[in-house]
Amino acid sequence: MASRKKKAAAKTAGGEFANDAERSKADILAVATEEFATHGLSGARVDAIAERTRTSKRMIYYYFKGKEGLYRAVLEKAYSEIRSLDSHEGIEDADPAEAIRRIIEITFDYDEMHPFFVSLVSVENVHQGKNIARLPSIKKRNASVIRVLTSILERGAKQGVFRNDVNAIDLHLLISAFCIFRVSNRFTFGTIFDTDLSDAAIRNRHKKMHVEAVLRYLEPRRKS
Amino acid sequence: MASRKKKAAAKTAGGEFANDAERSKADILAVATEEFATHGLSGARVDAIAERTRTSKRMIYYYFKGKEGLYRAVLEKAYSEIRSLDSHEGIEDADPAEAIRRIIEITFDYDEMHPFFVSLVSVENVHQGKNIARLPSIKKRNASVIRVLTSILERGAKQGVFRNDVNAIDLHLLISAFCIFRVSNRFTFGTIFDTDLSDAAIRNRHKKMHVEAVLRYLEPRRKS
Amino acid sequence: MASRKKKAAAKTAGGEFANDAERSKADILAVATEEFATHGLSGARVDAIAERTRTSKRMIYYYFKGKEGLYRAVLEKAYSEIRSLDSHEGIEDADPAEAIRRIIEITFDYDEMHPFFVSLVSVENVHQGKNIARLPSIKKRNASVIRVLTSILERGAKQGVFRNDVNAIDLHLLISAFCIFRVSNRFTFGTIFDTDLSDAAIRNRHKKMHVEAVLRYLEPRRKS
Amino acid sequence: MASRKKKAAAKTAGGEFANDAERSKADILAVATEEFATHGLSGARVDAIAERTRTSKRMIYYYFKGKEGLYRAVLEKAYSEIRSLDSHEGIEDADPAEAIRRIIEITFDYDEMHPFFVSLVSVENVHQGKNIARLPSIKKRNASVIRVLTSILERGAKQGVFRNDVNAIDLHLLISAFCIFRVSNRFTFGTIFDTDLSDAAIRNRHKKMHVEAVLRYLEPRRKS
DNA sequence: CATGAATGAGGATTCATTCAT
DNA sequence: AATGAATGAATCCTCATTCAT
Repeated sequence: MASRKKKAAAKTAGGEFANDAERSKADILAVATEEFATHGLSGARVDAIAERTRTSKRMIYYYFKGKEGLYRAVLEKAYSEIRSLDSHEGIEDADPAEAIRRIIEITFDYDEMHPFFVSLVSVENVHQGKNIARLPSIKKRNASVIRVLTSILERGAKQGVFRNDVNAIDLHLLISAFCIFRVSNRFTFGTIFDTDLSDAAIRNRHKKMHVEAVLRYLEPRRKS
Repeated sequence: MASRKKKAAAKTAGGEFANDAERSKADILAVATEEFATHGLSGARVDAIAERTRTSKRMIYYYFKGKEGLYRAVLEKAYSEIRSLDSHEGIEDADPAEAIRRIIEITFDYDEMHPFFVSLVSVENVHQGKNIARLPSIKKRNASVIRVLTSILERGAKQGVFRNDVNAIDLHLLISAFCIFRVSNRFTFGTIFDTDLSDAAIRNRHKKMHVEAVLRYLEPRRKS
Repeated sequence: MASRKKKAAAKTAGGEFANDAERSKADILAVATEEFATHGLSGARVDAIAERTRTSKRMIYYYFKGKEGLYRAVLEKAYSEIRSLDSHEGIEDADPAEAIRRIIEITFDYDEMHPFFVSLVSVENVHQGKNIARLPSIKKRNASVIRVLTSILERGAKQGVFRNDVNAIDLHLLISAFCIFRVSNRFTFGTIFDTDLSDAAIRNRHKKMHVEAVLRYLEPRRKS
Repeated sequence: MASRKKKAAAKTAGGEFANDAERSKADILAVATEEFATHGLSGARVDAIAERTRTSKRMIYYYFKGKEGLYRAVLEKAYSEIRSLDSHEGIEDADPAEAIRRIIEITFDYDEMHPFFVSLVSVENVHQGKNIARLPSIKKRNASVIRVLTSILERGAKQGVFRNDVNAIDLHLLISAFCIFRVSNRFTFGTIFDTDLSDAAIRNRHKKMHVEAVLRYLEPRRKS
């Protein structure tokens, strides 16, 4: 009668944890995300992660095989949590320019609010993207952005409000680069130029600048 | 003539090394740059660096005190090697739009050709810019970009070819973000979107896109 | 009854070790005591200690954090093993002079039989007692000697067999100094004066001399 | 004409340095004495000694062959500086008890004022006196104390003021032990018993106690 | 006599991982 | 599914000493 407590606490209802195992895994992943994001892959310490977890170090090995496995799981989870644009209904139906504006703002805000995710992407790039290459699930997920952008670009071009020589992937790059860079490089940029990129006024000014630059870029080519 | 002080004689006119101390230091720094760029701060191995060097591991400690000291020296050197825009004479005198175009292209090409520098900046950001904060020399060096941009922006506004509400630091961010991101995140971006950002055709297309986006952004605000 | 907590079960009644952890720690401490006593703090080699142990070098760090931690543990254990005078029952009840004689002899014999402890104290003093200052447990333990001496001195004074102007701490110093010095400085003294302080005859002669000096010192002041 | 300065500064007059070499050696020895006394033999750093010296590290090797050679030189110098009792004229002629009192006080004061010497002796004993054994000069020097004590003891016994069963070396031990211990163990003793042995009042009380204990010990044996 | 650069050998410490229970 | 003890293999770092000039 005493050894029933844990199991009894399992939940299945609202998308919560189906059982304790899932809860433990999620706990470990949350801590590990922060650890890898702030110390890098080699800099993260398995001991440090275990200590801040409700479970033990042994569990990390049990669930994730090892440090690398944990890192990959963290990476996968981070990418999987990006709210797909699909979920922002109505974007595709909106006026093309407005749709692009909303996509930029969603991207900008998401990166701003998920610095650990942004850091993790930096970490993975320092390691030449070797781990992400082993996670096929990630590719699929990102296909949707391209699909949405392609459709908007086509509609805009047809309506004559967008130029017709823009590639969706290039556009995504143009959008992402600024949004991610502002977060990923906030420390060096902030230090060198004595500025605080997390300041709300600056953030809004930058968001507006970025939207304007992208939208102007998409305008049809003008004569002369 | 022949008995100059050692320090003064360390480098000959042509930038070559007259003595072994400077040569060894430079050798170590070159190898360490690559090591830190590709493995991160914790992932880099002092042994690995030493092995690829003409000198021994002991020398690394002799010259740089330790791994962190070496990392900071690498960081400092990487930043100090950025060819200052000052050296590209004529930029400030050129037509404002042309001047900006050239600055973007110089930046784009520089980052493209110095992936280790770009990686190093990522590494430093993963570590919250704590090391760069200890290198005051770096701040000064970057001030010149802002000075140049400010002067061009002012001239463009006066001539009526640029809008007059643009901040030089913001503009630098807009320019840098894309140039650096393309290099720093080439691995994850390339993997996810099945594209090779180092491909020459793609590179040129992106460069053109970026120049266009920035220049259009700088155009004076139009009615409606 | 059978399911006691581990820590509680660590030692059996007879002072033997029920589990390996305690056994390993004790093993390491024993070897380290000798190493620190004969080579000093800096001269002691962690490797050397590990080699003479049933466990590995890694375990030293596991249990004691590092060389300094081990040294402090050694110091603490060494001081904690001094057989408290409390355990020599009957001393306080004995005739004052006899009580003092017994205390001197116990001290003399203890130091004589624990040269590593004596050396350790020397080592700690060379390091300005910085480590012992961090071990509050040690102070308490030594308070009992002073308590016992105080009580004997008072009784002796009341009975008129001792002078009444002697401070217990001073007396303890007078007693200890000789006992410890004979052991701690046996090498230089032995070399310089061509004598072997460990020789039984000499030892007994010295013990007798010391007892006599102290007891005579304690005699009431005589006229003229 | 420029390289003459140093040599010109050599002195021969008042027992000072005959030349620069002697000056350098003395400089090194002074620094090394402190370093070895406060850090022990292994804990002392050749670099640290060199840094605090007017000369360079290379000179230490030039003059003393190495760290061990320097340590031995320090040891030898420390012992050689003990002002021989011979120099305190009149002691041997004085009343025996008074002579002993003066010898105790001279010893007590000397140790009190030379804590580095006392520390060095501790260091040497931690190392089993292996180095002092190689310095024959030291033995001779200390023979004089024994000679003086022997003569005083004999005179005292003949006069009937001293017992006649006391060995000079034993007496020297009895005297030295207290004087040296008070200094060598001042850190641990001070910490454990919350007392400051360098306090002037305490120092005088201890000196008086010690003199009294020794003199009473020397008194002729009394009947019953 | 004097100096800064150089270094082999060794020493302390840390890490991811596994084992016994 | 869970835990604390244990560990081999690196990894960073330091030291006394020597060499070239």
